[in-house]
Amino acid sequence: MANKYREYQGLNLPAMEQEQLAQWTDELSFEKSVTIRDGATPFVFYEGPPSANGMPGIHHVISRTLKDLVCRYKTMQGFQVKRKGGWDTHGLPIELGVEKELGITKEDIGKKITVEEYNQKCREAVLRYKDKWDDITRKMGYWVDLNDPYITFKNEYIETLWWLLSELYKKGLLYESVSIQPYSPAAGTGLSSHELNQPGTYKDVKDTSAVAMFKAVQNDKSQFLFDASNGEELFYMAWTTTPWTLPSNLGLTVGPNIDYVLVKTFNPYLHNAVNVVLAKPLLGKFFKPEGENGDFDGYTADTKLLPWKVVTEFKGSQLEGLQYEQLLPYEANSLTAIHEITPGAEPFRIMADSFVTTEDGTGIVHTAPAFGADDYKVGKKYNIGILTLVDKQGKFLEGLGEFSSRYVKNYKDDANYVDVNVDIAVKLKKENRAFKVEKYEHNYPHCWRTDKPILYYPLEAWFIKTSAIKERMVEMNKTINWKPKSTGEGRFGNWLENMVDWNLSRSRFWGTPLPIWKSVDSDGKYIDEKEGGEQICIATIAQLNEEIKKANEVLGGDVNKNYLHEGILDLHKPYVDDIILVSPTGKPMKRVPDLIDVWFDSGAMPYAQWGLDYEKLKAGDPKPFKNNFDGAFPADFICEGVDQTRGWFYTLHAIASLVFDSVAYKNVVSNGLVLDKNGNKMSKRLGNVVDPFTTIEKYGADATRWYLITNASPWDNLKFDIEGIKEVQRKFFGTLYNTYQFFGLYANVDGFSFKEAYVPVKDRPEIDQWILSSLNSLVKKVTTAMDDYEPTQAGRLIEDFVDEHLSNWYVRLCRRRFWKGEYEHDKICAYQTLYECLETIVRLIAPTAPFFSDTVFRNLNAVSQRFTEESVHHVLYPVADEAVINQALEDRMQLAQDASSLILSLRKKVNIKVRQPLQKVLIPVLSATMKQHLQQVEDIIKSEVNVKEIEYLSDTDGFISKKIKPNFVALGKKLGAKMKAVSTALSQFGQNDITQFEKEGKYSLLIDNEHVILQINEVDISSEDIPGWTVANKGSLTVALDINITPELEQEGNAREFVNRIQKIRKDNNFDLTDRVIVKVSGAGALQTSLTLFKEYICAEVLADELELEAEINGGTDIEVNDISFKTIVLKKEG
RNA sequence: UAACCUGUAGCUCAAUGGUUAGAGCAGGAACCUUAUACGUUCAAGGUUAACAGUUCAAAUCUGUUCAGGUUAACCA
Repeated sequence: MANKYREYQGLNLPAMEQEQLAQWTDELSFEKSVTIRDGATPFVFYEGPPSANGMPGIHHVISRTLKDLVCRYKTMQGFQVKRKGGWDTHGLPIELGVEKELGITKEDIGKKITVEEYNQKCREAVLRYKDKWDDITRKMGYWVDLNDPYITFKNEYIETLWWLLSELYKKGLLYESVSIQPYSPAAGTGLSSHELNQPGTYKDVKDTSAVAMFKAVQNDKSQFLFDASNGEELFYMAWTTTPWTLPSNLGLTVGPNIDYVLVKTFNPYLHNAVNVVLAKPLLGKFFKPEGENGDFDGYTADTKLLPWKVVTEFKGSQLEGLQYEQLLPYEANSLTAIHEITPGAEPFRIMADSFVTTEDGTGIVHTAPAFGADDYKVGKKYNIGILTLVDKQGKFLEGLGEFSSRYVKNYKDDANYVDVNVDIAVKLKKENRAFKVEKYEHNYPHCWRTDKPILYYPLEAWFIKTSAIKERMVEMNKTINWKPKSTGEGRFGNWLENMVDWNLSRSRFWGTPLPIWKSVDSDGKYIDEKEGGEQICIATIAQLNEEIKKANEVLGGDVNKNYLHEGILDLHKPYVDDIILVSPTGKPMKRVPDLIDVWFDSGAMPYAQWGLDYEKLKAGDPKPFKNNFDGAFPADFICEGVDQTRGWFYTLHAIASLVFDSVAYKNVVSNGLVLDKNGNKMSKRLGNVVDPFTTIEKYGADATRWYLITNASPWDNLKFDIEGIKEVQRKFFGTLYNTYQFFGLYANVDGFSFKEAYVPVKDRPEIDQWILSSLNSLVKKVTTAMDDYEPTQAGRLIEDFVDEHLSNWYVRLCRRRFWKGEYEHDKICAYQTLYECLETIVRLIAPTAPFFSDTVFRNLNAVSQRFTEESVHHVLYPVADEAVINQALEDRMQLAQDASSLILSLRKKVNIKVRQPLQKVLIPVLSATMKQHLQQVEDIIKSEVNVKEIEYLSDTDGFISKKIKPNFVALGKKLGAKMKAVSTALSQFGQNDITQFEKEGKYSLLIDNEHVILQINEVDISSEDIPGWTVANKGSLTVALDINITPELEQEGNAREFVNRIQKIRKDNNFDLTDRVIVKVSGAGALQTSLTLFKEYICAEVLADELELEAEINGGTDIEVNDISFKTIVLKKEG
């Protein structure tokens, strides 16, 4: 137990933090903060795993500060908050990093380097910067369990993923299907969206585009069109920039609400009369206004201006279901061929869907389901079948006449390549099937490796049928508390509404393998389920090992010979791919080549971080995870960047909903980005990345954390400016530190250790009651904000309190109480009050400023021993004492602060120093209550502004001029439209009108010949002027200052000036606070009267035993008081 | 292209639909201080991104546009 409060030479946050950090490590403070809550209600937190193959940045500090402060806060509220760390270790960035390091590309894998070696490299690379991450975690004060993190590449982790996948498989929610994906025929591989988003992949290119004419079939449904065309043949016009997709056309899509027209005109190439259908808003793209209702009879091949006329108009929905003749019929795309692929398909029909726009083209979309995701979707809905008449090399199949086997784009850099798209367009022209053919420049994606245009192509992929439980996911999302709300309702909510099945498949090497084995034929090709293929989804390592043995027994030979003894030791490629299993009917099975989306890894962390419990599994427990899982699902709280909305936030939600019909988290905070101070995104390229290590070393973690939290709401983007941290350091921590230093300085002198009995608040001076009332109000407000996950509000409230109330009002007004007088009642009250404020503040800020708060807490507690806990992070969060809150008192003090500030501003205006006492202040009072309130704080105002008396003016004195204005809130609802007239009427009120209104309590106005009765509480009356005086006002408070300086006042002022000079000398000579002195003065001249008159006062102030006026002194200091110069000597009395 | 977020003083942020749009910082001027860190006061700084609408009343609500950002990508 210390008997002195620790004092510092100056505020050095980084040094303080290092010391505190060492202490935490020694004492295992974090571990204790968890264990001391054993048996308490758990507050469940999930750590979103970062990837440790890159350096941590300042943007990681903000989300981790948020996580940390919530966890610390909840711990202080008595919850037990376990925090298991984790690492995300799979994924493309890791692969790309390794490839860069080794100078290889994906094609080299399996050639220059084995998959085994490659994956070994990845495994080594993933935790490359783990040390740096651990370091920043410690230095920023993020309390998370780093000793036992979950790691997504570990077998136990992957095994849990497998088990989850097998559950989905059992429920029929995991299925294989084609999906239309970006595909590079030149590279022979599918591309991920990430690869498609590499810079430079989208290029402006010129392609042959064609407006094709699809001939309408006449039947009952289309009769209305044929009626309009007088029975002539008519065509639906559709535009494409990829004519090679036309042979695969199976439908046309229109917008149901778009207006379409049937136009009579001529074919611009063949010059025969035609009737065409297109969207009305796009008429202008094809027809000139001058040609409307032009000369049809006189039209010849040489006529430049195409005559046209609208024959009829209708909605897109009227076209739905109409049929047309196939555009380019061949053997390969015959109805028979279509039915072979999709039995029962009904192609060549018009469909309606909202994706159609009238931005360009014709408003009728040529639909080839194989080559567009939208096409595929709408085609499936209408069951028009699917044709993939292009192979994986990018060339047409056989059976397409003159186009057979031709490349649809120049994928081989063939110098003699003839563009098949042009030939198709020419053919259409000749056959009266093209209305317009032209080169069209557009932005089209290219393969980043081969620079060749990609195409959208149907590829096999494994999906999770999230759409099956869409409604349930939407419903459960509504129970989640999102911060900010809009992310949950807007971004996430809309995402759920438009949810499509989750494409799990990834063609990679380093990741979680999909545990599905399919039977293969003698060539090693997978057998489709329709052709009697079998498949199995493995759930656990044990099951796999059993199946390995079984396959060996059934199939014999060398099958799985390397895995028979110890079973499988690593669940990654290439080992899993070695393994051959056996189907129920005795056929060999091979694993499908896919890895799964890394987002599944992290989305499964609530379960996989613990791993499977084999006993529970055997017992058939629906949640067979290790015991730590119990009570740790779902999470109470998670927090990550807003970029995780469709990432981790989604996958957590999806897996929990699918497998357990539960939410995965109850509260989620999504924080915004950290931008540089100019609002640009931080990137290595721009060199504007802020290194969190230097920032923390230089300014301290607490200042950084406090800045990040209080500067802007966490979900707003933050423009990071180091100046902001400096300001926080100076203003907030500086002020708090000074308050502590001030307290320590005097408490050490007086030996205050809180050993006296707690003085009941009601027995303390009013100013103590006031600061304690404010303190408790603060506790209440801060708790509300923290409970609402609004740390920014909480922080700002605390800042205001520390700065405005505690430091600049309470301490300033009370300074004397700490250094004057004996150690008795009033002084003890002051110490107890200030101590309580400091102690409460450090507990309030502990979640956000963990270092500084703990240091100060320990310094205080070392002397007082008020808490048995050794750290502020182990004590409970303050709870407001309602009995101490006195709103009226707080209001009064506000009045005193306002009045003082007004009076000081008047002093400034007339240039009279505060040290010069003045006689009187005039304050007009509008009611007895107002007068009473002011009287209660009169002494404070008087001493603060150095004025002898306050005179209250009531309206009976006839001194005040009053103003009246409507109380808009109260009157607005009552009056509505008459508001303006009433406002005008009130502004014209004279003093007599106001007096009458006040006397009667109501007033009748004639507005638009109607009587309107106003009540006195529906208007605001204020005094803004005292005729003949200089006044200042704020709200309803007005003050006037008597600026007459009488000789007496002047002498007192001189005395105070003199005291000030002596104090400065004391300070310059480094005298102790308690040193007694003797003061000698010579040549005081005109000041002599003052010094004699106020001798007692001066001596008391400067702790002088003697004040001697001498004719002549040797040496001494030259000083000046109000233009009078003289000499003085201040001597310390020894002993 | 869409969904979502943001736009207020030179900068960072406030302002339950209610009438002089406020703080802090920076820059200018002065004052105060036995906490030497600050603080107080004054002056200056605004078409609340733009336009339209709703309303007695709009920074706030509704549209449209512009700019910045995030995410996702279907361009026929």
